[in-house]
Amino acid sequence: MKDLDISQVAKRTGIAASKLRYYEEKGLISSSGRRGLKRIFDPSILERLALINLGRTAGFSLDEIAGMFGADGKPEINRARLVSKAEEIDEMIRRLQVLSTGLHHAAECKAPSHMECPTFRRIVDRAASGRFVPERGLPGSLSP
Amino acid sequence: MKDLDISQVAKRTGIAASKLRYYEEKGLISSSGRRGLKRIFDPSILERLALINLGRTAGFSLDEIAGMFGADGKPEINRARLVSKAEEIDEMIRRLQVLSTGLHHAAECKAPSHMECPTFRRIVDRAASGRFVPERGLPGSLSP
DNA sequence: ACGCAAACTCAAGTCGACTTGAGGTCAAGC
DNA sequence: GCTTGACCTCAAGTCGACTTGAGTTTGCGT
Repeated sequence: MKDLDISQVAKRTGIAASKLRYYEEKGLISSSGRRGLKRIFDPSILERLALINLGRTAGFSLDEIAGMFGADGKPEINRARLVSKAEEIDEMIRRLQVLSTGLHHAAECKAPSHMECPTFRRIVDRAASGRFVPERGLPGSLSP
Repeated sequence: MKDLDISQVAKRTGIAASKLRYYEEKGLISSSGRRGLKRIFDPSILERLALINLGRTAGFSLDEIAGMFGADGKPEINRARLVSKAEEIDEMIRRLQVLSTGLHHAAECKAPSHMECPTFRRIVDRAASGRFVPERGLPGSLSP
């Protein structure tokens, strides 16, 4: 496979070139070199970007993502850290399942207001319980 | 149950008072009245806020959330819209499950670099496939 | 009755994540 | 060998989601 220039990467991933430069500046990705001024990328960048997108979808900040996959191959990643990230994600999955159930129900339920529907309330209560401690980088700070 | 003042709501939900005022201004919540200048809230605000937090966790913008639960009880919610939201969430759950699996594996795998591990690559490929169409309000625009 | 911690308002500031714009450079096709 | 348009850099701008600060008002505990 051949190296890619920034516009190829942009085309194949749907990520704007400006965003790719920004990610590089932030240390999330790196170009494998330059042809003159122009960045050239190894095709493996595509997987990396898929991973980054995945992480963003999961609500991680760019800094956190950079931390998960040690910027370049070199440092051993902290295994415990990865596991705890995975557990955060599992928790989020649980919450999202509740939300999905809630929305599906809301779409079907005939109660005049959703909050008047006992089923919906039960769902929300379940969601609300287990005190809400938001993930890193997500909003909803649990202040003093 | 008694009405709550803003500090009670803040205490019970962990949401800063400033954020509650901001949410009110944005139409996500409303106070049931005032005692003098001070807002008073119906206890049902707690469920509402739980729902809002849930929606935020799922990556929805405040405007979208406001749209999901018609600001006040009045308008019939568009059922189809709810279902499509639910489906977006289901899709996100699927992606998160992949991410979780990937992280768990990465924590255990002994390959020098994660990308050199075939299992991890397979996981990432699965994640990357099914072209990436980001959710509303989430980053990663799929431009021309 | 009164004093003050707590609320209020409104403008401005911050932060993350990008985008946009101005001005410069150069690889590649004609 | 000369355009020319894709890339480049770097500074500044934008947007959503809040927070902070300054100045004002007031419910309520003693």
